[in-house]
Amino acid sequence: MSKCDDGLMHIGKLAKEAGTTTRTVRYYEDMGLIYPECRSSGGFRCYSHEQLTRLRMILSLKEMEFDLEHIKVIIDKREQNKTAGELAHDILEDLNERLREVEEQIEHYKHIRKTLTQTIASICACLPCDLRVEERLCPACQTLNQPTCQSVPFFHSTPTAETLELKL
Amino acid sequence: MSKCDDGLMHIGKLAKEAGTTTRTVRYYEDMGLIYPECRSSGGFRCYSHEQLTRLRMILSLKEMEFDLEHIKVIIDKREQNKTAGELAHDILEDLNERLREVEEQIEHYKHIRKTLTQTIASICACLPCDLRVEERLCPACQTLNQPTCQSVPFFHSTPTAETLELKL
DNA sequence: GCCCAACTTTAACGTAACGTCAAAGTTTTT
DNA sequence: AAAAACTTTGACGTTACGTTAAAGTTGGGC
Repeated sequence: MSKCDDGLMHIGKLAKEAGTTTRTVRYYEDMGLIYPECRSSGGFRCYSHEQLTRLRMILSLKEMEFDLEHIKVIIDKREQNKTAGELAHDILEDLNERLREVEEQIEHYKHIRKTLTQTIASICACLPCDLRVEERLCPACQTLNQPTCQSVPFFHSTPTAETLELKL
Repeated sequence: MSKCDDGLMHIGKLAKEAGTTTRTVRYYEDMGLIYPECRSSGGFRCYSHEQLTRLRMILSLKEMEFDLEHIKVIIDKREQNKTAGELAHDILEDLNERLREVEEQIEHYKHIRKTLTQTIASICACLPCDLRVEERLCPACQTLNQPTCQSVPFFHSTPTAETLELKL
């Protein structure tokens, strides 16, 4: 008969129910995000269903990729004795800000994708080239002024106009 | 008259020319990515223009968000005494793999964006609610079975079907 | 009551790519 | 020669845990 019979559970069950690990739960405790309802006589953490819900909230916010410090701020807002409407207003600010950040991320990766596809196209033009890389210069490319070998930073040491363009 | 008169430069200038910091250059040296041509009598690192180009290559790859270990592998391929065509073939594999990863990132953030907009819409419905959050249950929402207060994990402790849906 | 498997405890190191001091030495400028 | 500016190595801090490790606790069967 341990303390955990009256609806309480140990950390392993809590973690499994929430779909995470015991390490994560303990780390969140260190960060001040969640605490056990009590400890067993032997020192085991005991959690109620309320803690489970709280943990699920935290994990929901983590899926939106808020950092833990921000998550702490957000869930602490629930304790601020406000009406649901006021609370909703507060939290909407956080969510809208995060939405903007996520949209920036999408644009960021689209930019990288563009750079990558351009680079890939450039390098494809080098596939039929038989020159040794040590020779450092690819006369054909130079003469034709085409986006071939020397446009690719991995082949030649001297930066060209095209090389620099890749960084824009 | 220091050693760096014959076209060599110290770490500060190298970093500035490449648009990065001295700390980064030293870190890259620790990681085996770049080494100075020589040291001054007093121990200062001296770099040639070739090193600058190499650093720029590294930074180009970093803009595509390759990790440093992968960058090391890629730039080391240049020393492998191959033809430009063979080298191009090798590097295209890395770039295409990275392209796939970046596209996954884009989808990942689009998914988060969707979750966020859904959550925002839910919470907006709570704006006119005057109930105190402590009361934990919002009878109106429950009765109407609408995606209002109790669908939002930040308001009520009991997870509902809608709450769980947010995680899908 | 005893034993064993399964679980939990705290502690501590490792991760990636640098930022940020700190204290001491070097180079360059005045 | 002094001062300003730069560089050196070293080491701790960052984020969100994963991964041992050594020792203690619980729960169930006998």
